Amino acid sequence: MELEQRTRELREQLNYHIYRYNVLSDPIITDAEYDRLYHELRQLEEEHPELITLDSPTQRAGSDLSEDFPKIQHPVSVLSLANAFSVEDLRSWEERNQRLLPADTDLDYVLEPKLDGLTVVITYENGILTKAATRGNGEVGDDVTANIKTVRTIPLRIPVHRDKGPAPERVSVRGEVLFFKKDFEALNQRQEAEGLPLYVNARNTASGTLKQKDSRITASRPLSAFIYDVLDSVGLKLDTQQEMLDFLQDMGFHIPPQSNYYPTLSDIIQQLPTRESLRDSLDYEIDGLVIKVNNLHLANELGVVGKDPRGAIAYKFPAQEASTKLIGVTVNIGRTGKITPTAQLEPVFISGVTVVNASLHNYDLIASLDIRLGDTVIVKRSGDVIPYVIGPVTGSRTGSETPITPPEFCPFSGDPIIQPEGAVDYYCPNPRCPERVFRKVEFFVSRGAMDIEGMGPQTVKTLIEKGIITDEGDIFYLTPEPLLELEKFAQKKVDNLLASIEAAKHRPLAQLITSLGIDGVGGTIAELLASEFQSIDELISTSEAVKQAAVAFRNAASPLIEAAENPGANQLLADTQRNIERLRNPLIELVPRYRDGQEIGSRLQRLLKSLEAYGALDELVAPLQAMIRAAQPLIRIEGLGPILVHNIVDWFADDFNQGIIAKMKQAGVNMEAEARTLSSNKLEGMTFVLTGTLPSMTREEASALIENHGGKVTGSVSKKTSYVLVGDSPGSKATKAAQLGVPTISENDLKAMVGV
DNA sequence: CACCCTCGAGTTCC
DNA sequence: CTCGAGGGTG
Repeated sequence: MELEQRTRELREQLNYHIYRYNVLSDPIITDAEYDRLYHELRQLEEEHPELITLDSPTQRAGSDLSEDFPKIQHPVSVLSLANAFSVEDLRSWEERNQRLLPADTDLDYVLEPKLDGLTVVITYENGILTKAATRGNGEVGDDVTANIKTVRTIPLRIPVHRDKGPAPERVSVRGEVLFFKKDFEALNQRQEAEGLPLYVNARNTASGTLKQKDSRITASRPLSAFIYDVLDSVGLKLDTQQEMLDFLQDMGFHIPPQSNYYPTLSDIIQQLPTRESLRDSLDYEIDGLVIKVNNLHLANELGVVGKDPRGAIAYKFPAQEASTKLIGVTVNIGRTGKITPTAQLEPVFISGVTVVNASLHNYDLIASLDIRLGDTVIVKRSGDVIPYVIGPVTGSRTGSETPITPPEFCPFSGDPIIQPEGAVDYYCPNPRCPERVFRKVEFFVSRGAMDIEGMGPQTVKTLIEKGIITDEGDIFYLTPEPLLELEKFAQKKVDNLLASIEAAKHRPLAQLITSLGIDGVGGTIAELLASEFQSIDELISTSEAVKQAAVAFRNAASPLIEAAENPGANQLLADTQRNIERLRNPLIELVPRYRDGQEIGSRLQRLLKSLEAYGALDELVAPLQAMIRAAQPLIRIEGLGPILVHNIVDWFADDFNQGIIAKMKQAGVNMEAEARTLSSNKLEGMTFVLTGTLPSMTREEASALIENHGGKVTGSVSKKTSYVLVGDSPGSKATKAAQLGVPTISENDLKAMVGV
């Protein structure tokens, strides 16, 4: 029958996984999945005791023994815990306990985090750490004394503070060895720096670390430990769980944070949601909570079922990690052309949802984790909801897995994929790539951009596919007729959409700039541009001028470039080869050196010097200066560096983009900066520079205040600067102000000037 | 040149 | 939310 079949399956699976875990140290499923299988078997067996067989994993305690270590006999059995997966499970646990105890016995509890680490038993004799062992099979464990002694949070002698003593004659404590999240990350950074494979799972790594033969390796890794239980002792009397924790803390052990007393189970149940929501903010991994009967005598009276004491139970959180198969990798192209690989997974249920897709971030990461197509991979879904692949389970490889490489050609436009010099990511270089165009329009209408409601990705896709629009400019020419033809578009929906488009014509200039999707220009940079330029037209004319000046400069430099490329180029030219490269894209290389007035930066000086040696200086200086002058409106903006200036100029000087702008302008889309209503013009004609942290306002607020009164805020001090507003721990600008004799003022001075 | 900070871009599921 | 890149500063 079916049930019998299922229990057999579960038994076989579990036994195999136990073998993988304990003998091979190479588990192919996560602990959480193991727990699920185990729980299912346990439940079936409880309902149908006739199905229990001798080889059932429920009939023995798990074991982490390996052959390579001497063994230590535990003073008493190291028990595990029964699991609860719901509030009902907890309630029935308490009911059963109440039945076993004399009527009207009051039960109170201690709630502790269930740490996701490795159980160890440590024995102290007369206060000195003498033995440490892994849990093993619960009776006998591996002797890891030398390794445990390297864990800094475990005292070698107790009590740590002498006035808390004396230590009992003998005490064996139980605790959990683990990596703090930040330590585990640091360890992985070290691995990466050394070109070694990354560790996927903190718990398995902690286990491997503790079982190192060479304790120097253990010492080099930042393990930590929490101690939460006194297993056995001579010369110590404890009545409650709480006293036990207090005792451990007094002795100088780190006890699990947030281990608290609650008078009733209901109090604990109330805590569960809070505790679960805090899970991701903790510095260490926990996979649930442990609830213990506080009264140790009662707990003892309750006894043990199988290997689980009745006096405590583990409340397990839904799994955040699961393993599944990587069945494919799809290529995603963003509006900038950036390619991101996405994992296609066999559906897997993690913390409440079924996951089929997960980001793989980039191909570098895939390579460093050595993820291959067909691999069993571990997928994690943290509190932030977004699932990602944390690594492959190399133990379950069959050999048929294939490496994952970036595509050679864009799957949407067929263009060869490029990887810019030194970049991690790959790109489709074609701005007219259909996927990129779609993504661009999708971005254009999205919230934060032009915010056109009723135009989701699917609608955008359909409109483009039907040829109703070809770029974002066409949106403003939409008419009801073709829309009504579309599926699921009735009069009402069309009306709403058109109204929303109409509203989008009146967005502030900054929002329009953001929507254009210029590489590197988001909301913040768009604000900067909008406050410096009165309109899109000004941006275009500046960009055109810069572009022309840059072309003129390159033309002037081209004889030099050609000469340098000539195989017969002389030595002098070869020396200036690198500088010649800079001539190709003068904007990126030279422009930012000019922000502080007319001074020539050192890099430029070097270039000019080498050009002078070649006798080419004269004809280059004028075009260079012309270019700098043309670009001034952009480069004087603090926050814009060479790359952004380049991106902005390129975008606005582009014919195609200008076409889109023209289309939108024609349709009545706002292209002007909103007339700012000034509070006063007390600061008219003055230029301010801010430096340091102001006592009561942010830099933005101060800037706004200045601009509201007709003043200007710039990024750098020059002779033209009227005042330098100096806050706390000012930078070099204060010094510069002193050098140039520019007066400095405080926030209060400013407030006085505008009369606030 | 190395470091720190901020901004932008991309991402999943319901 | 996370990562990478750009910009600024010491």
